[in-house]
Amino acid sequence: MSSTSFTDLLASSGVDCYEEDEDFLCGFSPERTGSGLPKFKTAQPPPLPISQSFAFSDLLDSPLLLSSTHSLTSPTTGAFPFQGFNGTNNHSDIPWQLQPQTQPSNASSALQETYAVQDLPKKKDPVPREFAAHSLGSDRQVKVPSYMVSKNSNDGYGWRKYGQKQVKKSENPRSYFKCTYPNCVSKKIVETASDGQITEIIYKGGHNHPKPEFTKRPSGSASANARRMFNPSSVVSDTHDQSENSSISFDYSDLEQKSFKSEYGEIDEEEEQPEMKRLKREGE
DNA sequence: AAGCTTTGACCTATA
DNA sequence: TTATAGGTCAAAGCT
Repeated sequence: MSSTSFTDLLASSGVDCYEEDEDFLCGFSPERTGSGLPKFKTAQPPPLPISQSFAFSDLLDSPLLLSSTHSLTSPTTGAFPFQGFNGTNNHSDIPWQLQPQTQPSNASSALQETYAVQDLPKKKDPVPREFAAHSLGSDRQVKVPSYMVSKNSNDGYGWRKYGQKQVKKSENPRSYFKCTYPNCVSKKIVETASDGQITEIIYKGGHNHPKPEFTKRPSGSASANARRMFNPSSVVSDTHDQSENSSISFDYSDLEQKSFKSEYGEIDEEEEQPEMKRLKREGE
């Protein structure tokens, strides 16, 4: 099967938003449909056995994630936003790794890829099936690796949980979050395993506003929010499964990209498993 | 007091 | 048309 690193995907797809936080659109201008939604075509990414990893801390500072081959450096500044936890690009410091397996043939039109994530610290894969190859349909849903999503609200955006449900397709309950920003319709669905690990994160819609300067929810609630979060384990980005098997179509909208970026940015280095569990317990 | 989480019920889409 | 699953609403309680 084919999978691509999440970052790689973003990078290759022209999502270079990691460079500028305010640029939530990431300059990504996929062709849009009449509804204003970007549409991506399906392509057939060739297998690309590349492993890459990035640091959470970097994610914090960087609106986007790292990228692999072509996006290690900012296209505009040439600076690499991602560095190791200690300012070095040491892969060993990273708790997880992305294993890109596919490569977009066309960065602008073909975003189709899936990313496989390996949770180094964890031996088990909470997100096996999702992890596999997913195709992003045209519904602008994006599945993000859990490790890329740290706290619910620490991604810089404010999220309010509006529901939780146990779905059949997955043994883990899903939590539904809405962006608290006025008029923002961005939502995210977080699937959490019984052990507190986030097994899957799905972003729906994009933020129609710049990422707040982190002052979104300084209140106790916010902290409570932060307390309960998660642990990077695996992530998947994808939406709807297209009818194709080998080709995955990643339907990102600029909004999604923005979301990605922000979400990734929310990752904290302190979000380790144990930590997360502890926090979660506290939250409970 | 404000904002957030929880949770069961309700609504809608799909098979 | 009906059953089931997924998603959302909204009241109550909590921080």
